[in-house]
Amino acid sequence: MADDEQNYNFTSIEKKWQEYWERENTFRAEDSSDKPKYYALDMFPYPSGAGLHIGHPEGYVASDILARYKKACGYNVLHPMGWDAFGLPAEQYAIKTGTHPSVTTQTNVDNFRRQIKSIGFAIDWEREINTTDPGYYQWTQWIFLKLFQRGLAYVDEKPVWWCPNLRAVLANEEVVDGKSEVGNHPVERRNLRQVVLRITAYAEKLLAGLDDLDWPDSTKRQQKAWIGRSEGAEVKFPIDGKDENLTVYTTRPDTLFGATYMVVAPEHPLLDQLVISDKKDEVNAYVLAAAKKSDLDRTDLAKDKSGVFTGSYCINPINGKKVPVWVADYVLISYGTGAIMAVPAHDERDYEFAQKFGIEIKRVIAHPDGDEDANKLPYTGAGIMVNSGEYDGMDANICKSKITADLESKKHGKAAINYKLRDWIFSRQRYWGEPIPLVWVSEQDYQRALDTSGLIKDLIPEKPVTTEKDGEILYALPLPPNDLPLKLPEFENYQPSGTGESPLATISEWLEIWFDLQTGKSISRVDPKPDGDSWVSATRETNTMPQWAGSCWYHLRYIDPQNAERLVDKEKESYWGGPDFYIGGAEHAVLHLLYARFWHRFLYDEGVLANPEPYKKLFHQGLILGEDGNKMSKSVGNVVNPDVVIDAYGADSLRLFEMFLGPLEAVKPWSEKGIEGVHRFLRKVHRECLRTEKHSQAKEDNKETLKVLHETILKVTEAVEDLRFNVAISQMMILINHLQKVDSYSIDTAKTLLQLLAPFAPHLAEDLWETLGQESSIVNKPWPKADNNLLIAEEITIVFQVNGKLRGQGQFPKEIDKESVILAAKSDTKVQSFLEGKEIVKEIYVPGKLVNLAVRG
RNA sequence: GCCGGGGUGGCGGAAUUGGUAGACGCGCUAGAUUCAGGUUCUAGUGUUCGAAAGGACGUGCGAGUUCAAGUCUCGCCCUCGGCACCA
Repeated sequence: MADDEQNYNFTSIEKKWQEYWERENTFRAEDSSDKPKYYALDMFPYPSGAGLHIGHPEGYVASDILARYKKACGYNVLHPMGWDAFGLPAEQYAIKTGTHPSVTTQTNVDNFRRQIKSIGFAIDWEREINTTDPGYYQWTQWIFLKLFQRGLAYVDEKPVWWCPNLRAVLANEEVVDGKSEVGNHPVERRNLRQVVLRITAYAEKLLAGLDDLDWPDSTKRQQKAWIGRSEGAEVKFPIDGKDENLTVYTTRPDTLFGATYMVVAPEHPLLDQLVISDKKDEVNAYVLAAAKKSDLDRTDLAKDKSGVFTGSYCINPINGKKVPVWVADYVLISYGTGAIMAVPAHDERDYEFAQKFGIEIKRVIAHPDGDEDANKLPYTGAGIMVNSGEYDGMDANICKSKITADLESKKHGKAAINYKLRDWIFSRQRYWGEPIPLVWVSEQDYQRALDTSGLIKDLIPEKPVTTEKDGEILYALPLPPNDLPLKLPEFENYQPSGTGESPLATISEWLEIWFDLQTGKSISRVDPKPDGDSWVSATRETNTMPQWAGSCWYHLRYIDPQNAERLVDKEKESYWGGPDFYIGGAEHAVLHLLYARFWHRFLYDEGVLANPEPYKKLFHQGLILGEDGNKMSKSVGNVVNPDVVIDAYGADSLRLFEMFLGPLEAVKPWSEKGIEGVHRFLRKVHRECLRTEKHSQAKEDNKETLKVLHETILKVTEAVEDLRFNVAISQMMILINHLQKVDSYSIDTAKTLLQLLAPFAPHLAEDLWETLGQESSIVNKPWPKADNNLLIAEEITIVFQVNGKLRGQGQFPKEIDKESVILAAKSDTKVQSFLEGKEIVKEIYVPGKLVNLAVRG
C-alpha cells in the first residue's frame, strides 16, 4: 500500500462526516418550503435486545439512497426513524429478571440508534418517535376512542391459546407444535373476553382502495385474498316439521337442484334443535371433539372428512325435496352463515364427504364439451343446466342471478356478498402495551351517563358495548380525550395474573376507580369518593393494545412528532401527504399493511386526514441469507453483525455491498469475499480522485471519457429511479475502471463521479469532494445531467449475421445507409465463406445495430 | 391442493424488453511489483474440438412462432414464497 496519507481511512472519514451532518443539521426536513416534497419511509424496527441485524440496513440503505438522490434533485426530503417498542420480548425479559420493560426498551433503543447512526443515514433525528412514549400512545388511544365512538369497537368472547401450567395466555408465536415455547407445556383453546375492532365494516373500502396503489402485485393479491370478497346468495331452507329456517350462503345458486344434503358447523346455534333424541349422544361427542381442535387442527387435517347425521331434514326451496342435515367440522361457524347446502356433484369437499357417507350425488351442470372428462365428477366448472326443472338448458353462469332473483321473489333467499376478512381482535392480556382507555360501569350508571349532559355523553357509541362479569352486565364508557394519555401504571410484578387477565387486573389501586359520569375524570378508589352525584364506582379495562396499534399511524406522527394538540397538524399533513416511498419486509403484506390502511382510511372518513390511503408506493426488500445460503439465525451461527462489518470495511462498504448483492427484491446470500470487492472499488475511487497529477494536467476529457461519463450519469440516474441499485453500482465501476486506464481526465469528471456515488457511499464522497477543493457538503449539489449529444458515438459498430449467427462486424459512420452496410457485410470475407453456394433469401437491416442475411441451400 | 415469483458460467448477477448472451463483482490461472505475505497492476477465464486460425454447442427439459428467442406461445420438470376445508 502507498504511504499512510494516501490510505482510505474509512473509520476517521465516517466519524468526521457523521459528526458534520449532525452538527449542521444537514438532513432536517422543513415543514414549509417552496420545494417539492419527498417522504421516504422505512418500516420502523422493533428494538430487540439482539441489536441490529444485517437485514435491517438493506431497506434503510435503499430508502436512504432515494432520500439523498431526491435531495440532490431539489426536493425537500423527509427521512425519519423511530421505534416500534411495545411487545412481547421486553415483557418476557421483565418476567424473568424483574427489569421494567421501559428500562430494557430504552437500552435497546439506544443501541439501535447508535448502530443506525453508524451507517450514516440521512435521517432527521429531531423527528424520532417511540410508540411507548406516553406523548405518542396518547394519540394511539385517541384514535381508539374515535373508533369506539363510531361503534367500530366491541367486546366479545374469542378463543385464544391458554396454557394451564403457566396460567397465561400465549401468542401464536409462543406456541410451538402445540406446546408452550416456554417450558413445553400443553396448551388449549379457551374463550376469553376480547376487545374487537370492526374492520369488516371497511372490507369494501379496503378492497377498492387497492386499485390505485403502486404496490407489488403479489402484495395486492394477498390483501385481496385476505379480504376474500365473494358474491352469491343466502338461501333459506325450511326445517322439516319445524317453523324455522336454516339459512346457508352459497356462491353457486345455480347448483341448487343438486343440493342433496346440508351441513351445519358444530358451533351452529340451531344444532340443538336439529338433533333428534336418538342422535344426541353421538352429536354431542362429535361437537366436543371438534371444540378441542384448534382452528389449525381443523384445517390441517384436511384430508379425511368427518361428520354426524343430525336426524333432521330440510326442504329444498327450489324443488320441495327433503335433504338430510349433517354436522361436520369442515364447515366453519365464522364464515358465511355457518351452514352450507352441499352439492357433491360440483364441489370437491362435498363430493368427498358424500362418497364417504353414501349420500346421493346428483349432477345438475353438464360439461360444455363432450370430451372424455365429460362424465367425471366432481365438476366445478361452467356449463349447461340439467336435472334442474325449468332451468334445464340454460347457461349455468347466467342462471346464478336468475335463480337468485326467483328465490328472492318468493322470499326464499336473496343475493349476498361475503368476506373472509374477520374482525380484528385488538386486545392482549399483557402489561407492555397501550392501555385501552375504557372503564366499566353498571347498567344504572350507564343510563345515568346517557342522561347526564357533559363530555362523556357525546363520546358514547349508539349501541352500548357490554360484557358480563360475575353474572352482572357491565357497560363500557370512554375516558375523555383530554384526559389522555392513560399511562401504564408503574408496577413491580409482571407475572401473568393467572386468571387469563392482564397483569394490570392485579393492581387494584389502578383498576378500581371513582369515575365522573359528566367529565370522565377518574381517581383511584384508594382515595375517598369525591363530592357530587355524578361520581360512581367503576373499573378500568385491563387489556392492552396489540403491537400493531402503534404502527398503524406512525407515518403520520413523523410529520408532526411533537404536536400536543393534535395527532398531526392538518396543514403539515396536507403538505407532506403520505410517504412517497415505503419499504419493508414482505412478511407484513397483510397484517400491518391492512391494519394501517384501515386506521388511516377511518381517520380520513372522520375528516382528520386529507388522504384516504397511507402508502402510495410500497416495496419489499428481499431477505439476506447467511453465507451458507440459509436464513440467518443464532442457532445456526451464520449471523453477520453490522458492527463487525463496519469495523472491518466501513459503513460505505456495507451500504454499497448490501445494494450490490443483487436485485433489491431478491433473496440473496451474504458473502465476505463480495464485500471485499466493493471495498476495493471504494479504495480505487479514493486513490484515483487523489491522483492530482492525473487531472491537474487535463482541463478537458477525451471523447471516450466523456462518453463513458455521460453513459454513467444516464444509467445511474435511471437505475436509481427504478431501484436497480446493483446496476447503478456496476456502471460506476465501469467508469472508475476507465478513468484508471486513461492518462488524464478533468477534475469535473472526478467530481461528477463523486456526486453519483454520494447517495451510495456518502462519507467517502463528502470527504473527496472537500479534498478536491470544494467549499461545502456535497448533499445539496444539484444532481448531474447527462448530455445526450455526447452519448452518440461518431462511429458505430454494426454486426453481420448469417441466419442469425454472428459472423463478423464493421465500423461505420453513424449516418450510414442500409445499402452500404449490406454491401459491406456481403464483402466481409468471413461472411462470404458462409454464403458460398447458398442463395440469399432475405436481407434484414436493423439501423445502427445489425445485418442479418437469411440464406438457403 | 390452489395462487404467485424464479431457473443464465465455479459463485452473486447483467442483457437497451425480440437484435453481438455472460456487463460488473467474486473466485480461479499466469505474469509484473515485493525479501516475503498482503496491496496494486497486466493478461486470461461458458463448454467442447483444435497446436493455431477457427469451428460446433450453449440461458431447467421438449416442441413451436420468427430472418433472429434468455426474452414470445404451448406442454413438462425443478425450486422458492404465500394461502390452505371460505361453501
